[in-house]
Amino acid sequence: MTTLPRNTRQRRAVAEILARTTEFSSAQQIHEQLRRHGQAVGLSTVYRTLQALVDSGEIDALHDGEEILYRRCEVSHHHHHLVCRHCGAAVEVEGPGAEQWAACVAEEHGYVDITHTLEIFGTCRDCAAQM
Amino acid sequence: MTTLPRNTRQRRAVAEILARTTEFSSAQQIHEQLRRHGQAVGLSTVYRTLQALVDSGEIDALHDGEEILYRRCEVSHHHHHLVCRHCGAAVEVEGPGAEQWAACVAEEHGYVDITHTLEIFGTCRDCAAQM
DNA sequence: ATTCTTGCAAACTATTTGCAGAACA
DNA sequence: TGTTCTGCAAATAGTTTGCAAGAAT
Repeated sequence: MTTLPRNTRQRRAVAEILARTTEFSSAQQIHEQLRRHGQAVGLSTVYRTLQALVDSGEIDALHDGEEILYRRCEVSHHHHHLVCRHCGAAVEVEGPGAEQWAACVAEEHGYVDITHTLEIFGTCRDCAAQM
Repeated sequence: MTTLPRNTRQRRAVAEILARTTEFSSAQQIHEQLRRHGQAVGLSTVYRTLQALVDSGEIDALHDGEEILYRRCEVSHHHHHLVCRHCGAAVEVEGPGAEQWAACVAEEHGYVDITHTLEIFGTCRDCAAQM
């Protein structure tokens, strides 16, 4: 049997922050937010908690080249993102045919056990305005 | 006037390795290859050279989550890859409509200055065979 | 002769891990 | 009470950088 995670103050605090935000944030940013909200949590605990949430499918993670960004998404099924590289604001988008296309290309070349990454980075309206 | 890079033994050696290989390789792997070919080059020089080659558009780079992988591609225009996560063997593929789709989605949401990542990872035939 | 390049060692960044003490069930 | 969780400090891993010595033009 799989053991359920314990209901700790730290886990609740991290979940709370993720619930409040619609933007992709790094573990360090979340750690900082927690401090500001008077809910300090050790950085390693933040990393461990985020990893657990990703594993259980409760949040999405993506690499932006520098670091890993996390966010709680609306939809639970597979999707992609249009992310602001300045503030992390994100829009969930469907990759029309992207999955089939990837599977098709892979099969054509004899590749198996496929995964794919498809993210769009840009500057959102608000960030563009203040520049 | 932009200064051309100097023609050094190290730069030639790195270019040589990249010319020989069709697989995506990490800076450390290339550094190791150089040693094995009796053409030792400092690791930082390898990093600097690869970065310069990426900047000049002579080679492609991609993140695989762990590290940055480099390779000299056939075509010079924008394209995507189907990469073996075990050996780095890669196939260059066109993302049919992917660019327009990305641009369209971005515009629709007011995002500007767009870039996108689209890579497919899998296990190539050869690697799958020996498992 | 001048300027760019190299290589080493040290610095950095993001992330992970060992372990002893604290907290949950 | 027994097991999981936390937090600190230290360890990792990949990559970058300062700087003095070496090489290219």
